[in-house]
Amino acid sequence: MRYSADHKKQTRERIVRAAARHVRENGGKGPGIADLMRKLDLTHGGFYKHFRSKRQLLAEAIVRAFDETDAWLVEAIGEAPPGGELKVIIERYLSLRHCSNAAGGCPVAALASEIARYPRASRLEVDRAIRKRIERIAEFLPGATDHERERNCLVLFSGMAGSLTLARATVDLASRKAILKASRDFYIEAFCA
Amino acid sequence: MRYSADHKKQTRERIVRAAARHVRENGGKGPGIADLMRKLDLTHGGFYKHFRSKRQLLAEAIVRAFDETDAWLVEAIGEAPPGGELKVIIERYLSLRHCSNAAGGCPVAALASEIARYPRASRLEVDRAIRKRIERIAEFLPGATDHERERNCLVLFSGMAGSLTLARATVDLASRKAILKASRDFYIEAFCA
DNA sequence: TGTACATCAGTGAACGCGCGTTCACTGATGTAC
DNA sequence: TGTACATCAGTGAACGCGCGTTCACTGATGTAC
Repeated sequence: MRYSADHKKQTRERIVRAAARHVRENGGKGPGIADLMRKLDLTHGGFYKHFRSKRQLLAEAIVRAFDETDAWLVEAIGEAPPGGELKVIIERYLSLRHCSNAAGGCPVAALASEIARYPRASRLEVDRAIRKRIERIAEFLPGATDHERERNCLVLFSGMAGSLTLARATVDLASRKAILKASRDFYIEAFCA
Repeated sequence: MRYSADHKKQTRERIVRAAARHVRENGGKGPGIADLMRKLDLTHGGFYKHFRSKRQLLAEAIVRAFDETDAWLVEAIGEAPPGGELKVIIERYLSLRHCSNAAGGCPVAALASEIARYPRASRLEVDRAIRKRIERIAEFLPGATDHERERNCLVLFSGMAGSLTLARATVDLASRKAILKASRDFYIEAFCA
């Protein structure tokens, strides 16, 4: 059947969003195309009317995941009292909520060790996405120069991603909470003092 | 043909070692069995004379990876001047050498985000391996009580794993070095002061 | 206004490939007699 | 000591399944006349 003018765009959008969630939840090479399309009440054949390959979808999904997470962090900044932005960011990033919500959370924490094995082109895009995040958030970090603030921001985010990932790998809920709390306390002490 | 008494044990050992390297280098579900056996000058059929399933091999490979890495860290401790153990550990963990050698390096950094998606049994073993590392190394961390030193140790190792992973994801060598150096400086300042 | 044709998102069968697993077989060495 | 048989690590063909991709087809709506 024929569809309305922006129907196709909407379908494509639904596919990217679903893939961005799935890859963060399940990692690896992303969702199977048949499964993904079935969940959207479509059939697998139609996929190629929207994307050249599964690889292309995956690349777009990861960029989308960064955008979503950055927006979520910027939202936290907006809700923070002046001067308290970084504390709010750390608390949100290292929250149990974020820990339990890999599908909607930070792609660095969800995919870090796998990104290192992506093809060069994807890694370049990830590099760019990370730089964008740093540029948005570094201003709230301590440091005498831009360069120093950016370095601190990198250390903070890579460290938080590591802690969040380890918390997710942990089986026991109490241990998971303990890791999150210990890291929150440490990074707040180190960067918000 | 018939083989000598411990020939079988040696073959099994070679398989586990090769798998432990491969999974850290390439992640995912581990090496293909045919590929793995071919590299050891064997054929894939013989694999099942040593392991019930690929899954069993993977579990053993990861435990092996932890053991190797712990030994490597303990070695660093042995080479350190008294009181300088932690600094040496941080420098070794966040070295460019470790960064470039995922296959022989820490499985937490190499596999972190994937471990969270392993079956429960594997995650329990990883939990145990991490606890073992903490017990070995926490004594060199600052802190008034055992509990405090262990918490600091968790924060340090999860943070370092995150930084190492991010460095590996980065395409540009200079950026990679910059991340490593910034993290080394930060953790040494934070924990060795 | 009505009719014939073009369009194109979506359908679902089919193909090809990788890969984990199974299985009947091999053949050098150890053991029983 | 020599001979027949048992053992079992390793071999390689075959099977089954998942999954990415292709392709001929559908059918409702838009357009040309």
